[in-house]
Amino acid sequence: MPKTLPDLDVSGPLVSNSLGSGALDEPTALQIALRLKALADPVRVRIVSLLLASMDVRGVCTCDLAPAVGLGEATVSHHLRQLREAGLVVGTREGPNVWYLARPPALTALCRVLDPESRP
Amino acid sequence: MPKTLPDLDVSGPLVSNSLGSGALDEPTALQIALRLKALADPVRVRIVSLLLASMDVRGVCTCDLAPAVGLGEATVSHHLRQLREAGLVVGTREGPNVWYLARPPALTALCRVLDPESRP
DNA sequence: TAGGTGGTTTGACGTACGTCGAAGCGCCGA
DNA sequence: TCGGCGCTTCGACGTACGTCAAACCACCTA
Repeated sequence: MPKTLPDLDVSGPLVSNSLGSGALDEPTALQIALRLKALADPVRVRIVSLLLASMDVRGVCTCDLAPAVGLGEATVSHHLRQLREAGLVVGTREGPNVWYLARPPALTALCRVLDPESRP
Repeated sequence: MPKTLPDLDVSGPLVSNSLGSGALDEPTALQIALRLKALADPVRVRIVSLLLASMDVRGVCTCDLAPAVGLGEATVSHHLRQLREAGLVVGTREGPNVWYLARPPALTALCRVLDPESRP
């Protein structure tokens, strides 16, 4: 019932049973919801999609992402931060650039929890 | 770049490739994001979890859900509306009560799109 | 027809969020 | 040491969101 969600570190691996295997307690639901929230924006969905689809193993930098989604670099940097803090993306500085890569295991873990068909 | 998201009907089945199979176009990303947003709240995660875990085939009514999540009926009704509009839940009126059921296929479809390991 | 119970809608309040421009920082090459 | 480029942070703006109380509606029973 906190209308202001506690700010928690959700960058680590998500540990939870599937949604279907018994009612979730509040903290666990929060863990899941915070990660979903990080992805619940069309721009961020596109960014992750772009990162996953990128052929470049280094990753993609902000300055390439910005025009790809049609937004300013400041805004894209903001979105990347959300994704990073949810563990869905990693950025590594190399010289003047920061290369971003998606973290498929984080996505997969989230799905494992969401999918009622997944049996642990 | 509309800061105000268009309100779209996302109650139908989600049709999209996996996030990993090529960069998503804007409308598709919006479709995905809207459904994620419907679930990106700790209370709604718990509600879906409760519905999935419920043994009762009829479903669960608002008046039972409200105390279970520690909120008023009005608020729970609001959350159920979001979930219903995203196709994640269905409610059927039976006499004075409305029985809510989760829709596992909707969750599974969302996962199929999210999971980079899922191959279409 | 009147009353009651379960649900939803409405209106209001405070907070969070997405966006931008501008300012600030990190790292490089003259 | 100085520009300059890439990226992030800051401040501000408008909008959306979660919550509640109160009003309203649907259905049942008497």
